[in-house]
Amino acid sequence: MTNKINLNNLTKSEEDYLKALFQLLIEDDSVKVGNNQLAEYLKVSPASTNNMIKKLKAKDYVMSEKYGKLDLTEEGKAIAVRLIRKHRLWETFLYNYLNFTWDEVHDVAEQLEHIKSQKLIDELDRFMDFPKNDPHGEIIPNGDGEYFILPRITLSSLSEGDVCQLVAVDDGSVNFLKYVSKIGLVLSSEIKILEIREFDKSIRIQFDNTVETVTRKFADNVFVKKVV
Amino acid sequence: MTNKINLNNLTKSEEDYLKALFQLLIEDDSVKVGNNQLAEYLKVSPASTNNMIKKLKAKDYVMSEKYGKLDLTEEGKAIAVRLIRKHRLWETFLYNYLNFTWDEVHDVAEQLEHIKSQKLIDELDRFMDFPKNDPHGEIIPNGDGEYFILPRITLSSLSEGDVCQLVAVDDGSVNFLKYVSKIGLVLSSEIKILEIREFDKSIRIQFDNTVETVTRKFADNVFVKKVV
DNA sequence: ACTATTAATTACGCAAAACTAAAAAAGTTA
DNA sequence: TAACTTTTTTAGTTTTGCGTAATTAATAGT
Repeated sequence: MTNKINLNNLTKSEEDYLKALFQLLIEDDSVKVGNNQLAEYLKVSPASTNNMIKKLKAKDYVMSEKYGKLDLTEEGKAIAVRLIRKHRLWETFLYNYLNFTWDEVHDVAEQLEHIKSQKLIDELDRFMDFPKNDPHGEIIPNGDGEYFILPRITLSSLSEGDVCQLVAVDDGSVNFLKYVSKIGLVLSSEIKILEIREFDKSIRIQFDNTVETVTRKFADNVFVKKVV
Repeated sequence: MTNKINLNNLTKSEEDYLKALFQLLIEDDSVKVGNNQLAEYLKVSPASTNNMIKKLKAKDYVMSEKYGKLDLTEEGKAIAVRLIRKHRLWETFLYNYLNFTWDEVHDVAEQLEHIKSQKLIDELDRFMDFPKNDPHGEIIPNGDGEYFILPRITLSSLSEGDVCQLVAVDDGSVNFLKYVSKIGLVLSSEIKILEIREFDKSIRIQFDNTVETVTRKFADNVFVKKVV
């Protein structure tokens, strides 16, 4: 039990890079992550990324061979997971206690996740009675740094007649989240696939007493579990 | 009503300087604040301070003539008061909801006060039902940026036989706060001055069922209102 | 296998915010 | 008033994180 993780002492920037790399790595296991993807994801130049990766390699949070693809060390992963935990706990707090809407929580949580205080996050977790999911349905990593990924099916992968329940939405776009709220979808909504139009892959769905037509792109960002 | 304050767009550093200058200016109206005092207060070099003051003057938050003393513009003051409001609201939250102790709240609030979100602070205020005082007894400025200063008397200014009630403590030192807690003093404690020892100005006080001897320096940091 | 393209890297420069050391102005005192 | 002290300011560096432009390595296409 030697590894007391090198708690903190990271700059905001270093944290951002580690978290981003983690997100890219888990997004699709099979696809390798290179300097350029990371740069594009963070909206900085490849040179900046290269620089930062060099630093993170020196600190043993990132592994990669010269001109090779990127990977995180165990410690790098642990830091990223702790950041995601903080982010999702703050989102939950903002949503459940401070009247923030689905689409407002992300930006503020992005700031709050960099606050350095172990006690703060432990107590926030306790205060909210150890929530399991954030407002978008994502699982909140526990204090031991365990990161669970549920195998996910998108609304777009279902067939006509299927019935499903909304378990999570991608939180990448504010406009998407606003749209989801606007039509009245919430977590746990039961959704029936009425029709899939071959022409443009748009989908007619029914939930509560509403019928809506959504695009394929929209349905790709909606995660569900099948009911029927 | 033209002045919609230039909300935010300040770096953490700029905010720190404005807040520090404000604190120094209100600490003692009569004493002028110079470059060196500000530098010492912030524990940076006079050159750094001079640099930053130059920048803040260009942005019209600070006024001063070359080789002259420092002052804040109305806008500079407004920003400082908003920071103090945020700081004290966060301290209150940490203390009342997250089991932080008196001496633990300051450092974390120091980070949290720089989070940029008007809604966050408004909602936090509402969530706590618009608290009037922070855990150290300090008045929390309201959303309109009004800053109230109560005329204060220190424990050290009283005479033998006086009875008073603790209204606030200086939150500048963690060790001091720990000490206050340790001997059992809390806000509203009723304190009786038993004896003032001329030799070293130390003071024997009684509160609850405790008798303690405290130094002059200690008593300077304890703010009270007289009861008898 | 040779060229074209893409990706990674290096070599600069810039801005913010800190520093040290030295110069200049202001204030104090004999 | 001259000399000394204190305070403010300037000058020159350092660190961190970003940028552009040019270079080098890896990958693909024919």
